[in-house]
Amino acid sequence: MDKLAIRKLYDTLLDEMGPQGWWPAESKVEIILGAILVQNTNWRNVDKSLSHLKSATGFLPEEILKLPLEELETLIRPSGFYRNKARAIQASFQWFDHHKWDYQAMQYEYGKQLRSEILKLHGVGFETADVFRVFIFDQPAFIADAYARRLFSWLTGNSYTTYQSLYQEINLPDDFTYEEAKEFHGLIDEFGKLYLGKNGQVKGNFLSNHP
DNA sequence: GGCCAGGACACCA
DNA sequence: TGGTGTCATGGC
Repeated sequence: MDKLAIRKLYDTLLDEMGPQGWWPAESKVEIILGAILVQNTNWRNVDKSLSHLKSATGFLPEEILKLPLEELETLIRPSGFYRNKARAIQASFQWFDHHKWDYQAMQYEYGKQLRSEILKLHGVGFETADVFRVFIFDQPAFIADAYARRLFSWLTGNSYTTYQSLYQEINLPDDFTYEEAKEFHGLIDEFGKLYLGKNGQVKGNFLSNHP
């Protein structure tokens, strides 16, 4: 899809569904945790883990960094893959802490290498890295998660089995702001939950409203 | 009871 | 480079 079509898709989703106000969190620290915990997991399970973390640490980075690995694993157990995710949380928090949580300075230091630096964190792959870019560093970027793959697979008829094949095809229009990139991700995921099944089938009545 | 949910990684050819 | 197995919990 070309950039004009991407813009049109964004406008259509926004018109139809209204602003989603993603990411569902009250702070960037909470977003970092949620982005890792939600990997291949239902958000309902993430909520339980976040709730545990909040009571244990108040989402204070120094408190989270203080947690022994085993205790961290116990707190996030409900969201699954807790060993991998505990390591990913520690790696990410150590990285941000090393940079004193100065997101601006980190962008200035790494520049165009920011994404590849994020990808060095153990347990942080393409999708979580792009969530960081959009929701932590306020950069306009496209996040090719499972719902995005389903949506574009449905729209184009291609089967986007991998992240890369979709990423090569999707480039946000140059005038896309980071606010719009956040909104786009929220719209795609909420749309996907409502209308797109795993095997490519379309649920609900969206199609009848939008032939 | 099987299937699924907003991935990442090690290992293999 | 691309395919496959593994990691794990909780809701439906």
